[in-house]
Amino acid sequence: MTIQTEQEYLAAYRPEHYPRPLFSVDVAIFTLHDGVLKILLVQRAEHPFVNHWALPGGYVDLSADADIAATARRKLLAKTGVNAPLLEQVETVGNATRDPRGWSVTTLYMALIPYAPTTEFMESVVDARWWALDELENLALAFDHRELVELARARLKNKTAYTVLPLHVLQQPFSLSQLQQAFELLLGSELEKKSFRRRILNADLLQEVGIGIPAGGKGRPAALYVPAPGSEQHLFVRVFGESGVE
Amino acid sequence: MTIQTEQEYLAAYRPEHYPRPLFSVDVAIFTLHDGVLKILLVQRAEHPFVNHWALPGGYVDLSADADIAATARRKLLAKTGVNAPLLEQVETVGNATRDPRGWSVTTLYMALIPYAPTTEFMESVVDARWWALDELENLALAFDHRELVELARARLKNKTAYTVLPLHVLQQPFSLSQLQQAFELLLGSELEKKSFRRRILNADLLQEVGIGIPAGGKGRPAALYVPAPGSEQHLFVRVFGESGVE
DNA sequence: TCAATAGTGTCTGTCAGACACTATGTT
DNA sequence: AACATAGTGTCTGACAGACACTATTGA
Repeated sequence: MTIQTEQEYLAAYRPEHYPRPLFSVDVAIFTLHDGVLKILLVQRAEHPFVNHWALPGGYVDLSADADIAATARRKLLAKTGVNAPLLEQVETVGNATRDPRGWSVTTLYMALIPYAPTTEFMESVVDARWWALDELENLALAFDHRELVELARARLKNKTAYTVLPLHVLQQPFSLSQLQQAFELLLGSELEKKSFRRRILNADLLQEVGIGIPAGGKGRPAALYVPAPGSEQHLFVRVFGESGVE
Repeated sequence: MTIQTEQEYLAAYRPEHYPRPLFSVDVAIFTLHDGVLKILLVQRAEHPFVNHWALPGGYVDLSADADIAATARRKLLAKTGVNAPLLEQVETVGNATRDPRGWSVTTLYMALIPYAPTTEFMESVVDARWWALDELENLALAFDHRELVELARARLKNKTAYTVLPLHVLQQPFSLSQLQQAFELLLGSELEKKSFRRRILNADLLQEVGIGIPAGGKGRPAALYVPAPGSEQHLFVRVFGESGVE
């Protein structure tokens, strides 16, 4: 072969000549409901793993998706109707055995959404439903999705210890108690009330928007808050709970 | 089409029928030398971006690599001769524009190795060399590798604030001053001596193995250490330096 | 008045920052 | 002795944990 310019090389390039892995994007969508952490799974209609429950996900649409985050957003929108949630890349898993069709790579994203806005929409999506994480124990998930769920769950827990991730699972406005409950559920352990309030309030992350009793609540009305602009990327220099980040 | 079993489906499956992105693995290999942080780049021999400097990386060998970490390890071994270093997945970047050949995805790994053991080996690798990170400013890197380098650099910095990552760039045994210098170079800022020593020693991460003057050193001989078993995954509950983790 | 929830006062312990100090080697 | 580097003593401030306490609502 003679020396080529890059243009000549590209003109002659035939991607299909090179064997390469399957590539997909999967999304672990979490929410809080009835006091438990839930994840959205879809029931597969096709081989492989027909009828098994799986994370929403699929292949990149080469003509429609600008990047892999767009693929993840598209999958999320299709299943939940939610458009601009917290969406974050977790990890990429690729090996020869995870998909019976051959060498396969998936990039796992995790999304957090408040429960209610999606509920009505969800009714019509017959092949999708929320599962409490505990319910998954006896459920056979497709592919290696059980491990993917665990990866996302672990990330969620870790980041809850030093960020304000849990803000994203709440409907606004919310009380500090509701926020604390969200932290506790994502963290999987209880927090001391005073410490929690001190930490959040001192960090100047919230805007008070009034006082009220959140739907169905009892007792003294609480101050209600919305996140202050830019607060979502706040990082604490000290970690919540004893220790044990990833 | 009639209803199939999964076996029939798999037998009839032709992966090449589905358009999908290119997939590669790239590795940002860091070390410390002459008091600066360096990264290993290779000069491309082929299109696209011939002669440009790039991160070591390439395609998955579907028959030889068990998973994507194996691909990363293989690339690292080929360029440095180092076998079992710290190797950690950083992030996956995929979009329509990063590779002129089309939609392309790469999973970025980062590796840390001590300088010396690789030096002799490196002499013979004519297409690879260490670059101080500052030198990269005026260098045109292939693809989006400049951004990938920045991603890896940022991860390195963040994790240095709450782990003992810098252990992996030192030859053993090392003094606390050397360890502190490693932390400072990866962190990009200076640390207070007493705080540093207290933090490291109280965490019980090191085994003292004697006293000596590290090669070429002056002044009072220092206690020398090696990492205690399992110390590598230690996590501090409080972050180093003012704040500013990712 | 009681149950239920919101919110506070305050002590303690841990640990990073600052910085002045002492210790031990070489030339 | 002068230097260079290793290593310490000790005060301070930030902040999480613990826990008892007070406040405000509805039934």
